[in-house]
Amino acid sequence: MLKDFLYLKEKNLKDVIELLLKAYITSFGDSEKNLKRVSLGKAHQRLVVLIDNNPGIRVVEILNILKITKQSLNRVLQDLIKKELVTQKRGCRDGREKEIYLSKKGLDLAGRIFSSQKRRILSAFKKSSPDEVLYFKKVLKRIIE
Amino acid sequence: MLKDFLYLKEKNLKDVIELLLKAYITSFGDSEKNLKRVSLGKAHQRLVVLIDNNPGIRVVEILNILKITKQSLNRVLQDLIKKELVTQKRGCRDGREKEIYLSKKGLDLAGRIFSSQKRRILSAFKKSSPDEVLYFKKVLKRIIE
DNA sequence: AGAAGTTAGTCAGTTTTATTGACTTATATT
DNA sequence: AATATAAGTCAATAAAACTGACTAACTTCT
Repeated sequence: MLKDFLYLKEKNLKDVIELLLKAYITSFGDSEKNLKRVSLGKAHQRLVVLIDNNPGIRVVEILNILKITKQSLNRVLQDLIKKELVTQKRGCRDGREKEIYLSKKGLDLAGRIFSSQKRRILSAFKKSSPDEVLYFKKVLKRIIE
Repeated sequence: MLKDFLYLKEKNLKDVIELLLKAYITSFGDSEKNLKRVSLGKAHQRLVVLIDNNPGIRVVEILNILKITKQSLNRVLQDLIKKELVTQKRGCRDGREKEIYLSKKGLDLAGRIFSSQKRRILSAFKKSSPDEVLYFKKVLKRIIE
């Protein structure tokens, strides 16, 4: 049936582009007040998500994910280090690498920064079945690759 | 069963935050080259998505979605108008309003700008069942509200 | 051991994107 | 007539990202 393939149609793809944009803006916008309270911006927020979720992450990995330059990252990372939110450890496998972690203080801050964003997602999930959430994550991962 | 509620747990919520970030960055990053070719940036891209998908959209609506100021929007919108990618029409219901549309030229450009992004999403959908795509959109919409 | 490659960091200058605050114009509502 | 709303504008500033050039430490390849 042709109807079964409507979800592959142009209009549906465009809709999804708009949905991804809106989901990003609304969910990441939730943290604004909590960020300003500690003089941090959206660039810091994106970085904190990654370090929080991937303890020991390296600079190259961050650059590949955020698709920014080393210089841009360094400015933001130094802000976090100055505020003692982040610690670094020499890589054990490769001495050139530095493993980046959130400090105790950084973990606390992350909890506060992302509380409203997590509340928003939790509320959406509570309205959804476990299967819906599972499929949601599956497709999202396939979009990233 | 406790296991059934794992998807509401802290770790899962954090994962989703990271997935939303990655999905936004990777999918919207696809257009970079095509944007540079016409001297436009990411701010223009976000605006074009909205106008393309919501012909006749008004300024206030855009401001609420993109969560930027009137002044920021105006600079970007004027760029599109100067390049004759966008046309405006006086609102019929309310004379103060202006309805914003993509011109023929703007529609063409949108097609080119978003081709790789659509290809990425299409490829993800082809690996998914109609149900998976349906649930994906459902949950995404619930996150936005 | 030496050359080449990788990872991280830095300096300087520039561009893009978004902000604040003040103010105008046109139209609609009460 | 007074008030509110939608859009637009001027000026100054801040935030976020970029280009290009370069250093330092360490690893891998030959």
